[in-house]
Amino acid sequence: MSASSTPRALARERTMTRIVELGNAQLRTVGAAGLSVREIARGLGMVSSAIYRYVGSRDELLTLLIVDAYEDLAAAVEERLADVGEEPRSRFLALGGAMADWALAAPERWTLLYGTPVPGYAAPSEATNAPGTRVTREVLVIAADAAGSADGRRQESGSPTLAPEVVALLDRHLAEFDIAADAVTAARAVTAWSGLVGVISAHLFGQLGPDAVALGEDILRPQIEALADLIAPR
Amino acid sequence: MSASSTPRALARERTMTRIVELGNAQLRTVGAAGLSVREIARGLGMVSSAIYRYVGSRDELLTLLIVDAYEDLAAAVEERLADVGEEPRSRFLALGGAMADWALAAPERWTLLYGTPVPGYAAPSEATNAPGTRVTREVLVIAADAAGSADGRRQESGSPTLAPEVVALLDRHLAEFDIAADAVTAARAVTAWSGLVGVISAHLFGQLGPDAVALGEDILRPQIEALADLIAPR
DNA sequence: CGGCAGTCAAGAGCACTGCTCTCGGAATGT
DNA sequence: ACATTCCGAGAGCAGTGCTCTTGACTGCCG
Repeated sequence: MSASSTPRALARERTMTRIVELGNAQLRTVGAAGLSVREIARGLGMVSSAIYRYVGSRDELLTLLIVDAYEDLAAAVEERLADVGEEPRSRFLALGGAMADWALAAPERWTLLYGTPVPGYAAPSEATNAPGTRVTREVLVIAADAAGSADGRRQESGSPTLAPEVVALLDRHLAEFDIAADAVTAARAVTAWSGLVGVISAHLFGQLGPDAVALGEDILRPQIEALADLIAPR
Repeated sequence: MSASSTPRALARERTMTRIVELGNAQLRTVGAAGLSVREIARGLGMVSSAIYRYVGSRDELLTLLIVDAYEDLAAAVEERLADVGEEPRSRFLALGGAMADWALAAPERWTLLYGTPVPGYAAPSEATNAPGTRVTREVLVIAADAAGSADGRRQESGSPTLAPEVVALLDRHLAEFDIAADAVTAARAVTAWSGLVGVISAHLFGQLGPDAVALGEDILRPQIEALADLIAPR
């Protein structure tokens, strides 16, 4: 990528990763809205204005951390998926489990990705789209596999009627991801993915009550299994 | 509630509701993290310090707005449910539709409830629990109804095994809500509810891509139907 | 009716934020 | 060796949440 690597560029690279580290640490302690570029400058031992040589703005720092988190999450999921067989259902369970584990280990980073978008800030899609869709793509692949290997029983069981624009949108994304599947399958995959995010977020944000949080993933696993029924019934 | 209603208390009440109005307006324009008590003071035509006679702190303002939003949402859902019959599936669809409509109409308020918890702030559960669980309760009731009226086909189809502590927790909540249902049904209800929140949030936060947002509720409806399959298959 | 307590708004001020501008010194490429 | 580019420091602006003090106004009780 950056091949030149003059000492200056190297030093820059180092402080950039240092900034991401400090940012993640800050995320852990004060959360996204509490992010302070001044505080990061202090952590680097420089004065507040100097940090702007590196990040430019608070939003830019946010983007940095978001991309970093997306990539970390996607890597965790893909690593887990590499260790599991081809059976669609178990792949979905593995994916869901990996997401849940990652989220529980780094709640604030999860929050950064799937929580409230920081107000007044829109992640530049050109930077975040690619890493952000890696997991979604996996879900679509799994759903397509499951639909392909299934006898027709699910199709009959009740496909909701999709509006034509929705079909068009889903088909467009399928083509973009280079996945062969019908729109109904894709729609269920999207639901399974959104549901996964919802279930994990609800747990993480404590919306199921404080005692549910204590149970940890015991309460998450059966929910992930239920969502798996949407695309890959046992 | 407040029966005395001396002119002084009345004036106070009025400015309190005025504060909530201004807060919601501010939510609409700048979002939760952009909430400024000074700005509200300006809206009231008073100086920044005077507002603290009424709200005490930024967190207190937040709590005020959260409770207000919870109650508004629950009212909207219950109103919609009053117009629909007893059939569980259609009740779930109505509930989901009402939530989606409410969320689309007031995205920032939805965000306040189901988005990232504002960092450094934990909603005092004694104030938010009651209004916050009204919708959840409805979902549990619907699921219990559906399970009661179903022939056993769903039970066989695949109940995930629940950890004993999870069963205990669910039973406790069922008792608290005064609902007769088994833990497996309750678990599916929780999944349906979390999934609902996830699907709506994903759409609202634009995590399905910008073009999906444009489609509005056309893309939400089939997903809500898919989630309905979890507790009340057609 | 008079005075006293409670209530409220105002003003000044503290510590913090993001961000900009300018200025010197140091490393870099020619 | 020179010019350019880069980087850190410092000062400063406008905004934030929040506190403390001061002065005015209200309602109640003797």
